[in-house]
Amino acid sequence: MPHRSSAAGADAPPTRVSRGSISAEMIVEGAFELAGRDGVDGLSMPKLARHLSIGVTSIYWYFKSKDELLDALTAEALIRFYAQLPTFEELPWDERLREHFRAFRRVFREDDVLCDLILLRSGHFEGNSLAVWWPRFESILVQLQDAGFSSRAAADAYFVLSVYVRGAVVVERVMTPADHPRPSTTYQRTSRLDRDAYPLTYQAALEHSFTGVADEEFERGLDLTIKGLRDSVADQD
Amino acid sequence: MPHRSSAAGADAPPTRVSRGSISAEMIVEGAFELAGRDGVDGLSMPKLARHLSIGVTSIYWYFKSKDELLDALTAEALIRFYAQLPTFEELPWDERLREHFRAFRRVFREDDVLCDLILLRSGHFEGNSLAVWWPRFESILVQLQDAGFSSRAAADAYFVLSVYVRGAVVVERVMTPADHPRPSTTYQRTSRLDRDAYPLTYQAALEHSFTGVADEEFERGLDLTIKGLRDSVADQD
DNA sequence: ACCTGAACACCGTTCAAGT
DNA sequence: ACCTGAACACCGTTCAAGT
Repeated sequence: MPHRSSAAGADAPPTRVSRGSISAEMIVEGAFELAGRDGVDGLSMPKLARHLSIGVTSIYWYFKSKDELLDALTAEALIRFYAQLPTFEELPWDERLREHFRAFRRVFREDDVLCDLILLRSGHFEGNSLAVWWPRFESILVQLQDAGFSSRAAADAYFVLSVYVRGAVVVERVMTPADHPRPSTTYQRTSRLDRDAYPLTYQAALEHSFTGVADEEFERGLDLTIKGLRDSVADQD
Repeated sequence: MPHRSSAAGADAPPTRVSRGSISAEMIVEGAFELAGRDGVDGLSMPKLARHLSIGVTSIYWYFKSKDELLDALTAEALIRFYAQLPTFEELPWDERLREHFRAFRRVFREDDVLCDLILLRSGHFEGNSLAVWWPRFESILVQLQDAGFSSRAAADAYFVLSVYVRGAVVVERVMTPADHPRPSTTYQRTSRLDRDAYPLTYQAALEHSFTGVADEEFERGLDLTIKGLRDSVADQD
């Protein structure tokens, strides 16, 4: 039976955190720690409060809702993402795009929290979050236009690759849940596949991952798209 | 004050649904109705039970968990998806791929429930779910190999486009939440963008959607990739 | 076999305080 | 101003029944 707060006696004064000892940054940091352990989906307000040894409701003084906290996490995730992404400024435009988007994929594959926050969470990016992206984008646009791309073609080039890579990352993330290892190979998928009715599909199942986003397939897709860009700029001359 | 179950008197005999009147199909159908109204995220077991006028726990006789129910919904979603997707068998391979993936995107854009279940939900597809996809895939592979693609190049061709289109759909779905209309145009994004520091980015913001997945951008990305495929098969001859 | 309510541990959020 | 527990409406799931 729980004792009432009005009960007499001074047993176990509930430890109360001192006045200025909580901050938005501290909550965000704790949330990243927790999300790293339990996943973004496993993040809850009570668990976060326990992790930080503060009252659950204290969080609500700094963030009006869980959604607003996740907005702050996403903004921070973008910063951490671009901090891990080299610039490749010394490379020619085609190699630079390849390395840029290779690294883009690698960072997201290595950090599910960044992936879930930036690529999978619904909702616009808040305010200035994308500002960390602008210098990268600008620098690549400059180089592409120097290489002969029109203003529109340069942005198009960036976006085709960006959408392709985001697709590859998301498909892999969604198709390979936590309990499975990374492979995403054919597994026993072929077992139920009717070999006689679908011989080419059967053959493809032996050679491919069936998702199109294993390393070699990703590389070939990247190659094909960049080659297309190379040809398109050559045509224009 | 709630009355105890042991209270005397036969007031309001709790209507109990008759013996064989529930089925897995009926639950799945009700779940689609509810998800259509409240979104996949808004689907809950109590709400579903209320919608079907049955007890919450009755659902658990047909599906061991909510996750298992969602697996069944996803399998059904794949069937409904391919039922809406024309085959385009009469077209030459390049036009067929374009129309196939245009329709692919259109169907997902028109039905958020299918999009959320098939493209965004984590976890492998269960058992034979992908069987509805095999004949489409097989038929396209046949045509591509007839057109001169190798076994691997044919599957690669399908997968690059597939990953690109899934990327485009997911990015749009994730960037444009329910309360916003469809546009995904520049909005006031440019307002905070420093025009002097990032002139090309500023220019791109005026011309592009900033996500790379608006209609015209998607079409140009599709064109570029298909042109790359056309060239790659021409090179091989 | 099929269907059910009560109960449990959890969640996000609000409120009315305490300091 | 900052921090808090109690309380509320909700959720997924289990259990011990009823028919």
